[in-house]
Amino acid sequence: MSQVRVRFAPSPTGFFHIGSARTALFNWLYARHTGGVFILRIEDTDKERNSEAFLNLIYDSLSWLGLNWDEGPKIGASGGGDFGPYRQSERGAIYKEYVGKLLAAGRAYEKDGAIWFKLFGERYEIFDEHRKKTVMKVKLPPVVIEDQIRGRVERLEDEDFVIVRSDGNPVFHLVNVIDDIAMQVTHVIRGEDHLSNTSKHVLLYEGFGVKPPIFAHIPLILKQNGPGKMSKRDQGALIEEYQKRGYLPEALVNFLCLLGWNPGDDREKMPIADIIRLFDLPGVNQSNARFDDKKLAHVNMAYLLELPAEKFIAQAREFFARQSESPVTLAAAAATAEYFAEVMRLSQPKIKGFEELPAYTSYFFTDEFSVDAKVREKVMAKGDPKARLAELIKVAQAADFSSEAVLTEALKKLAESKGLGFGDYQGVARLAVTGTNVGPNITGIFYVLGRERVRSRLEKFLATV
RNA sequence: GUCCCCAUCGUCUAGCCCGGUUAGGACACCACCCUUUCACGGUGAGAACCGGGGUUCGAAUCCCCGUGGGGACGCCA
Repeated sequence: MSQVRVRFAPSPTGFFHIGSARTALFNWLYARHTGGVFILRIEDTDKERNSEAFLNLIYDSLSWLGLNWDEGPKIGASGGGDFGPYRQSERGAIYKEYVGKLLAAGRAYEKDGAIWFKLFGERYEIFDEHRKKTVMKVKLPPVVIEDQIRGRVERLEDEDFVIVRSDGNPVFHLVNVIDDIAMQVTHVIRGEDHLSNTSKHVLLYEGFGVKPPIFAHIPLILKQNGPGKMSKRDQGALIEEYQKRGYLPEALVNFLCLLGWNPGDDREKMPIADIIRLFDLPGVNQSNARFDDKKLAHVNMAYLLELPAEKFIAQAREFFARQSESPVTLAAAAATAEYFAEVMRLSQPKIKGFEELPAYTSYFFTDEFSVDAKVREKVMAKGDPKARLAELIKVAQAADFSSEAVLTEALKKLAESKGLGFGDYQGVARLAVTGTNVGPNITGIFYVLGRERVRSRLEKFLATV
């Protein structure tokens, strides 16, 4: 058995989006599953639309997702290989050589300054209603594609097609096939949108006298709302965005695996090693999948919950540092490591993603937090909040703030002494100290905030009622 | 318009290949429990085999036709 060689071949003509990421992921998984080679090849033959910024985005996004390539442009820990260069813009000589072979074999010819691939068969002219012109067709049996996911697919390819533009630049179909031959690619795993190109590619392989690789066309990701496939313009489409919003890459990868593939049992959240072990091409679905950000958020939370505290804190700190300046982010940046860690200790079990953090923790970092009017109305309408506040202030003055546990005891004792429950205090205390009705345990908040801030906030609030 | 692919809860899916299940799980939604708010967690509810024909004792499962969805029809990739 020869080694599996797969490639991911993006073109740097736009933002790196979630569909591309999943194609890369499935290629990478297959390489890792089989002990094969994962090649990154940059298809930058479109000089008009290429950009270096988009190219860097491809590198960044793949690296962030943990999809390291064995061969390809050398970036960081990935890259190298004996089949370079891995950017098509640097492979002109190779294409020329291959086109020469086609020309010499009579499989290509020049017309209108371009080079066309020649189909062998009986020729006839016909008027194409849709294109409103007469075209030259060739009588041929349909091309047969044995697809690992779709099964046997037949498609008729009956017109010569351009392989080198009149400006001398080779087109996608040509370079894609040449590179796959030259790089000895064994499996072509790509989106289903390429299925109808595949007949051209198979013909080109034949033209070069080479056996085509194994094809596997994976289903597309459809946009969450509205019709059609996910495109770069759609909400939630960009990998870069998830990175900025603080999603965990391993969560996004796990979620992406579940779009069109499953391990064969009910497991969903699973370590990448297990996914690598179980992933295989026949296990990939045939139908398109709709993107669901709620499920992604759920998976992200599951990963967040089991992230070691030190990592959570470190990543939260980075996340805050990346945010635009605001009273909260500035104060968070200025906070001591100990204080920041304490706030995160309370927050980690509660949030679905880092992006919730600034709003969720604002009152820890600034006294200028906003008070939710609706919550205020609700809390103030119940019982005797004024009296409760006065009692809380007394406790805040006298209580031992040295631990969360003793504070909990103190508040319980207070409630008991008045014949009330803990709940009669926590709501109003939370409102006064945080301005909201959501958050960590109230005594945890007291402890982290410290006596002075708790007392002053309680007093300040009491003065407004 | 032509060609190609696809079709199970709102969504992701198991089951299909090798016909016989109370059609299973997860997300979301709802209710209840836990509880110090909010989450988490637990329990439960509602929710699907696109339609029509075949084949068969029996069809989600096999076949055909519709319909619906998706993709491709560039000297873009």
